[in-house]
Parts: sequence; structure tokens; C-alpha cells
Amino acid sequence: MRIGEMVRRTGVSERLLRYYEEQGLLTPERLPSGYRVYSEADVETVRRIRVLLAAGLPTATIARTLPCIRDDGSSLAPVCTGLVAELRQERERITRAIEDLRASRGLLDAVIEAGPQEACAPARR
DNA sequence: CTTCTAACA
DNA sequence: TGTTAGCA
Repeated sequence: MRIGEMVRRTGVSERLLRYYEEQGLLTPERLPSGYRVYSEADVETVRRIRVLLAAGLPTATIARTLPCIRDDGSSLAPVCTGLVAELRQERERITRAIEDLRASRGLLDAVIEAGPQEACAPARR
């Protein structure tokens, strides 16, 4: 499929799909016309890229991680030693981020539980 | 009409 | 990232 269909199927913009390629996250084939041709697996890869990116992993790390994940999603065979150490660090960072989010949610819960005691001041602007 | 690269009122 | 220009 070409980029247009990828946009429809992934919800990711053309600009971003090309950017992912520039970062080595995707490597679609090229038609003699220069048009990019994506595989069915690329659709799933984009999903992974989005999740990892949202988790805060740098594109460089994602680029080296994706090839270790087999398109079926269940078997993640090939282990790249150096990468494992890197991923452990990311995992640790994420764990800390989760703790921070928990704290934020707890703070909001307290404010929400207190409930409205008065009307809000009129919005600015 | 669709895609491509390059670049920024 | 969006958007746009100028091609193919």
C-alpha cells in the first residue's frame, strides 16, 4: 500500500510517516516512481512506534528495538545485549513516571473529593 | 488526483 | 509537525 492508505489505516499523517522513516523507524520499499510502498506489518509497526514514543523512548532506541520484535507480536526472539541494558533503564524511567502520575492523580482525587464549595470565578479572556 | 522533496508569513 | 511550493 502507498502512503495514502497508511494515513487512513494508522491515523498518522504523511509528514509523520516520512519523519519516522527518516528516523529509521520504518523502511518502506520504493516504487520506480519513488512512491513509498508499505507492508501490512508496517501498520502494526506504526502502532508500536506510537506507544513507545508516547512512553517517552527516544526514536534512536525505538529504531534499535523494533527489529527485535517479530511482526506477530508474540515472539520477540533476537536479543541484542546492549539494547537490553538500555531498555531496562527506560523501564526504570517509566516506573518512576508511573509513580509521579499516581501522585498527581491522588492530588486531583483529593481536590475532587472536597467537592465544589462555591461557584467558580468567571473565566478570563 | 496522489506522491515526492525541501523549506518556512 | 503543519503547510506549501513545484514536479512527476
